[in-house]
Amino acid sequence: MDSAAVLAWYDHHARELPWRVSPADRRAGLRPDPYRVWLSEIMLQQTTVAAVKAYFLRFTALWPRVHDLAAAPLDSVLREWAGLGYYARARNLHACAQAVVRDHAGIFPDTAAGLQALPGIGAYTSAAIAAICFDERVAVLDGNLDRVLARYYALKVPVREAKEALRGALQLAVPERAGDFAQAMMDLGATICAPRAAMCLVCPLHDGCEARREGEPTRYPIKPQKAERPVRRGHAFVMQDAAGDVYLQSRPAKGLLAGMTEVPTSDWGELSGDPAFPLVADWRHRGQVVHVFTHFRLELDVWSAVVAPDGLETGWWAAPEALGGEALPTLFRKVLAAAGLD
DNA sequence: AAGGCGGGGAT
DNA sequence: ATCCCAGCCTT
Repeated sequence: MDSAAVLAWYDHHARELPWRVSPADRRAGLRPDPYRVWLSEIMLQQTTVAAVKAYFLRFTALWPRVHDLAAAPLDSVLREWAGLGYYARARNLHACAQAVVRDHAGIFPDTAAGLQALPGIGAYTSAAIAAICFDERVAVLDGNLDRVLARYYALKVPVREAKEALRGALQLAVPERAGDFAQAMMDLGATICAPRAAMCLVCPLHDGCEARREGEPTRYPIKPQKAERPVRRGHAFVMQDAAGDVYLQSRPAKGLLAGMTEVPTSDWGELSGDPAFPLVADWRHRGQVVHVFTHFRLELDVWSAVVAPDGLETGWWAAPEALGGEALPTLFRKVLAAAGLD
């Protein structure tokens, strides 16, 4: 693989991103801040650049250094993470910051192996940080690279079955500018070798690409069978007291939306059944909310009522104007919106 | 090795 | 409606 061609392309077409040091600045000796690179990489796990930008700017404004993030309450981190999804990342982010401060004097490890021992940092993220920050010559293999390499080699099996073979092939191509190469390959996958379109005419890997030679590059990567998404149904209960404050509670510490804020709901099952209201009140049906998770589709009927707050003691009451500061996942923001709030 | 785990942008 | 994103962790 012609890594020199990839780097030459990157020198002219690198995306400008808030956490990135441009190839020109990098050549001039400027080094990325491992804290900012780490934070961006965690946020970017299974998440698009467009979705991450605002969160990254907010986090770095609130917590400019790892020490600041480590000292923050977990609740604050979850609140700021709300809406970004995959909330285990936020818990691991906080735990990782504390581990770096506690066990590494606030300095991130400078090798992929050292980084991968930290919470929330796996094979991809450890390699990415080590390459980008320290130019460790390690293969950085993410979803973009899966696609680029599957096409380059016209891989006839799903990527998951050939992951280590791809890693080995990529490892042989990693040049001295390991960080720029990693970012170049990801930019290539994001802008040239995109999922539904391959702009082969302007691709620096044009010459060696087997899928291009075959003539139908978007045939790759070969996808495994997709499991169909089941539907779950239930009811959500939005309760306000006489002052208009809304009843909220915390979700369990493990599982879906762990530790995030919610309004009470029924169990979610194949059938919703009749609503079992938590209190006697004049309940009004406020419509239905549909929310799609990775592994199921959820349909919640939304009910609202003004209630006397007796017997509700596990949660708390929040003023409608204060809902923006709660750790509410998007699902429950939809529920509140259906009830005329948020 | 397989499945749980969010949400949104692009098509 | 479908795909898939700078994946990790648990079982």
